[in-house]
Amino acid sequence: MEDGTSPSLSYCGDTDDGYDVRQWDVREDCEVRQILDRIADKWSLLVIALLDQRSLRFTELRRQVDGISQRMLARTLRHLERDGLVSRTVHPSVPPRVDYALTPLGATLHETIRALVTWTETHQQEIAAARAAYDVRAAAEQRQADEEAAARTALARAVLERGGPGPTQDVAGRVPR
Amino acid sequence: MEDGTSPSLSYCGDTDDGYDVRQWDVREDCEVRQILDRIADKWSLLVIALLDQRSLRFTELRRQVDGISQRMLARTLRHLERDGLVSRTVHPSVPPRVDYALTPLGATLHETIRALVTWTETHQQEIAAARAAYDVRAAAEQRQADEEAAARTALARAVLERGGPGPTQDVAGRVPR
DNA sequence: CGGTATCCCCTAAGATACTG
DNA sequence: CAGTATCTTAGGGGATACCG
Repeated sequence: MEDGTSPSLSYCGDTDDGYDVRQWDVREDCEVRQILDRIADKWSLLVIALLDQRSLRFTELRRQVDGISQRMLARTLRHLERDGLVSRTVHPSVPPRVDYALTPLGATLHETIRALVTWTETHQQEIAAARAAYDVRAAAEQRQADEEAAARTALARAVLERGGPGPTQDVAGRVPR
Repeated sequence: MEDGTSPSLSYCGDTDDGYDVRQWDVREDCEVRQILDRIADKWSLLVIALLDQRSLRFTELRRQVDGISQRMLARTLRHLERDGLVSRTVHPSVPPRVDYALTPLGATLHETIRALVTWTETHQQEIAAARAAYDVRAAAEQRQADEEAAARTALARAVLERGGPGPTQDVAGRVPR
């Protein structure tokens, strides 16, 4: 076993019905964080989405996920299996055949995840716009900072070379605040 | 800018209405993956949850998140701001004061995330049970494997010491297939 | 075919120190 | 107070090799 959740921490108790961030914060050590880590890792989501269509063999998954290493596929499947999201069926034949399928639990999770995907699709334009705007602002601020730095440098040089400060005006021609 | 999404890849085009995993797989390079990485990273979720209650200053967040480093909080907030999920307001006072708040977009995301949290809360018992069952099975298989290994070792030693194989029966007393 | 074991690299994130 | 800059380390993940 490579990791595996110390049993003493696995249950934190659900205190009440309300939605309290402090509780949430505490629960982070609990389950929410773990499930989130599971579905958010590089491959799990893809595997779940694939298996929601039909059950697949190891090699089929390997081919369809494209880019995943044997090691990571095995790890991902072990994790999903341990959490009860995916079932593993070994057919005792030659060559060996192992089928992976989404459990009912896994299916409900996938359902929930789809809400998130839908949200993303709905708002991707807004996000793209926000990013573009941010990047423009950031670039502008960067230019600004560069100019001021250049001005300071130039002023410092002037002071050193001429043994004293020049007129109260920086290189960019603006008056300092 | 430390990283930041090469512009040429940011839009993949939404081809049709159907839900196709292959498309999804492709879209991974697009937006879904990025948003998922954003909301799934170690701190973003907590910050969003906190800000959904009320706007907070940098240090307030730092205190409430508990465990986050100054560096990571700053990074997390920059990311969320860039994606248009959180707004940053600088009050030009001494000492400086900066307020962070959830944007309307961020609020809708938080709404969606809550579905996931609810799912987790609803199914955490099932997950815990699945893990326990898995661990029991794994432990049993491990014991089994260890026993067989010990048996093989013992048999090998017996062969070496006595110059030939013993009776057709292994140490565990079972007949080989 | 369906894995596990091993090595190794690279980056994300923590600690620390400094700045406007 | 609200950050950025720099250094360092743990572990996620790829490549490879081998087992049942």
